[in-house]
Amino acid sequence: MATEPSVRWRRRKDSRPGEILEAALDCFAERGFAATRLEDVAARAGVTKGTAYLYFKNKQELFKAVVSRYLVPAIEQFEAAARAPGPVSELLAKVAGMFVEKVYSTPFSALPKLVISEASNFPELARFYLDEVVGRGRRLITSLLRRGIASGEFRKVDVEPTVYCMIAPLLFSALWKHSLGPFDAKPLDAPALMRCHVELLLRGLAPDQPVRHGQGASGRKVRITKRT
Amino acid sequence: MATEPSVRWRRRKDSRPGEILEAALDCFAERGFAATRLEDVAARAGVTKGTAYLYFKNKQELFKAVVSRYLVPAIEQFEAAARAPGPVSELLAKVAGMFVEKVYSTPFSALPKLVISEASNFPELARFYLDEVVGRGRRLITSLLRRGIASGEFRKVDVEPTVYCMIAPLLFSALWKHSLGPFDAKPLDAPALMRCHVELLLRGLAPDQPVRHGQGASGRKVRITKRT
Amino acid sequence: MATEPSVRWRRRKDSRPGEILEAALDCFAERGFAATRLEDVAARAGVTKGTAYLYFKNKQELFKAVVSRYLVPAIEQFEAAARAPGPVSELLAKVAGMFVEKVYSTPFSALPKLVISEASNFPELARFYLDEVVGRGRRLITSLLRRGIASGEFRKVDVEPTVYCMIAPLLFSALWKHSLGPFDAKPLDAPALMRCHVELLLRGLAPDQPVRHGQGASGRKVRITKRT
Amino acid sequence: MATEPSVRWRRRKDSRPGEILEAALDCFAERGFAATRLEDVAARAGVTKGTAYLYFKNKQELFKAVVSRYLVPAIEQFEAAARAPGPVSELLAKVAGMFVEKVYSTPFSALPKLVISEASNFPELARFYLDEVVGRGRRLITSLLRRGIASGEFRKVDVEPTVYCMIAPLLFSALWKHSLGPFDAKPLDAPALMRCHVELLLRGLAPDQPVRHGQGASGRKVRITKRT
DNA sequence: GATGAATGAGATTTCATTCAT
DNA sequence: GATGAATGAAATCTCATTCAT
Repeated sequence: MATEPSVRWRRRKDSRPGEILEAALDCFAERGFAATRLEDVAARAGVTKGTAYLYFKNKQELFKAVVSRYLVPAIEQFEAAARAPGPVSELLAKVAGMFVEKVYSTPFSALPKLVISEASNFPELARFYLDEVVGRGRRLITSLLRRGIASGEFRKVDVEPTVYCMIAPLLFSALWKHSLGPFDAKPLDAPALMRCHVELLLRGLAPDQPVRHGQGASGRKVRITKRT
Repeated sequence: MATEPSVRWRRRKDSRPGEILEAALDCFAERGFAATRLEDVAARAGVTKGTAYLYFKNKQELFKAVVSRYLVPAIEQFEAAARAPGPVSELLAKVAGMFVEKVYSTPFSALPKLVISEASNFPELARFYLDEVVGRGRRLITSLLRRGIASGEFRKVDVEPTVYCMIAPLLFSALWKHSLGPFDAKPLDAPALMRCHVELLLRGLAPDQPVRHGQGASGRKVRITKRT
Repeated sequence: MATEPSVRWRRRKDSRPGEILEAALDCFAERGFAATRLEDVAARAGVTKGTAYLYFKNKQELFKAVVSRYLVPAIEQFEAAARAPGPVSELLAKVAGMFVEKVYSTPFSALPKLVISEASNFPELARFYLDEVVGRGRRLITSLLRRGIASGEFRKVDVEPTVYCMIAPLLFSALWKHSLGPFDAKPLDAPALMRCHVELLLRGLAPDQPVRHGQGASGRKVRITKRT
Repeated sequence: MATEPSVRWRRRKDSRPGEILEAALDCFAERGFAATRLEDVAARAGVTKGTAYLYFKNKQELFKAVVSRYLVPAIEQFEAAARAPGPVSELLAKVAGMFVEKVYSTPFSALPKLVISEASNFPELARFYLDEVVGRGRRLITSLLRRGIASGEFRKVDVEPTVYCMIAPLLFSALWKHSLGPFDAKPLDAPALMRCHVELLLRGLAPDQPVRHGQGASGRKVRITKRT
């Protein structure tokens, strides 16, 4: 009878939380947590304010839901990719490429800015992000780096700071996109940035003495190799 | 003498704006623009709400004053340092060291986070920062890089993305300090990060095939290798 | 039936703006624009501060809404009345009577004081009032006066200043009611004032030489005297 | 020596209160009581905020001082003028002329608007004005009217409302000047208004039937006279 | 007397959150 | 489940008033 929810309506209902999360991601990304009005989120999701409260206890919970909803799947993809066998140098290029494709080019790219902006206001969120994203991301890169060192692809470096050097340009691209990038005359070419970064990195990590007679602190070794 | 207008008062008046700016920098850094209450800033500066309004028209103006007050002098120091003669590779190390000392270790390190967080809410600020800081910073690094390439210290690289790769770890350190850093178990060792970054960079930028007898900083030696 | 959206609520929503406008008219009339607190208006309308903002963007808009809401209908009534046929002298008496009944005796009588008080602070409002009320009112009286002159009821007078003389006592009564009247020992007898005014006016406007057979509505007594 | 107040300075000091009052009159007239900032008054008087407080306890007292300072002398002039002998009709014209010259054309013309606007917020002021200005003004006009009736210049009219009819156009001119007048396309011609008003009034007050055998309530004397 | 820096009460305005329907 | 009218806490900002100099 009349009260029986139609199929279409049911599907709607099931997808509501996702629609709201998506709208919230966009809004938070554009204006930050505080400057985002719940009414805007609701409007963008095509519902009314009250409806958002049916699915999320309050604005903070919505914010946390946005972050956790989108980050974990993303990081998992990278973990899977990094588990692939083969030379680490190729994996690095692949991870950087994935980053452009799966993060930089998507709405998820807003998350780093969001988390950085609001970490001190949301300690709980900061800790969540630290554990679930940063921690896992660091472990991922760390293990790649170690693998490369162990295999002789890389020289022996101070792992911890190197990891940050490896991540920084990726992070930079995502932050730039959601802050000053839109105001800059020349758009950032993220793929070029990644290629450049990987190139610098591989050269920077290359073992000192790939040839027998090589010496000196800095790498001045013969390289026949060439990269594309 | 008699007409001298009350030293203590005048001093206060003269120093008030600076005191308020300093307090504001701290508050904005901690909580972001929106979450900072003017009353908090005032209290931290040791005055009352109303007093802040004697010196700054409103919260936005105060925010912009904070950013412009502290950024321009900072960037100027770097420009001066980069003008020094000598091998670029040494200058890079010096600049990175200066960054730790003059930015990372001071309250100014909060500015990048602030600007990134609020750029989309303050287009005017974004443009100011883009012109006065990013633009100048980019030019600075670009010229160093070109100098190094010209002198043969560095190989020929794609300048633009390389510049971002050079800046990213510095930016990262400042952002980390004011976002997740405080929540992380192990504190970031910024000097180590800088050393590692410079090392990676110099190796990454080193010309291919540095023939044996060439040495010295500049090195304009034969290069067999080639890059695409 | 079921879908009928809660009569009580909808009724409230529909009637809210009117209730708030009414309360605002009273408050503004009593204390003027600046001295009226939005909270007072809301309280008098039986709602809270926030609710007023659901219906009116801000205090100024509320003020303008009050003025425009009440004035236009009032002036229209007068225009309709003035269109009636017959001797102008009778119409004048009728208009004066209407003024007492429809303006002086109602809350609308506060509007002239309000507009006069705030005109210089609200140029937009001043212009609106000038166009929609004063202009139409002037035209209305002007046309009556011209009709009377054309028909021979009135002598030829300088129309423009005469119009102001005709309006002034009406305005006076409304202003008095909302300013000094309440403090005066003897209350103003508005109907008597109107009668007196109309009488003076008709006599003052009577043609100089009302020839014996003259008829016309007004003074029908012989007058030898004459004035320049 | 240096601390000895110079003559010029002493004169300054003596005239300060008057300068402040004058500035206050202008400011209050322009913006009303609430919207006038004490700082504006002080600035216009060429002093600083604090100085105003040396002469006036607070803003309300300043306001009251403005009103009382300027009104009493004004009304006294009119009283003196009305004491002159001769036909009342001529006195009326004279009083109207004086009004244009001594009130309408001066800053004092702002006072009626001010008092009307703020009467309900300043009961004390309202009472003062009622006693010192309105009461005396009414008595003045009343006595003129009575004199005219007694002398046979005027017919017997209902004195009280007639008095208001006599005052209304004068008041109107002053209010108009400080409210809508500045926004109106065509400026008000106050002298013409006064002439028109007096003319209407004298005709309106003229005794009926100045024929010899006068009868009825009204004027009972022959009038061949005519007025200029 | 004069100054003007400082204060803080109070008003406007916004918006997260609730809840009757 | 969904709505959106209503609330009221909290933030921004103004300005009359004070008072050390």
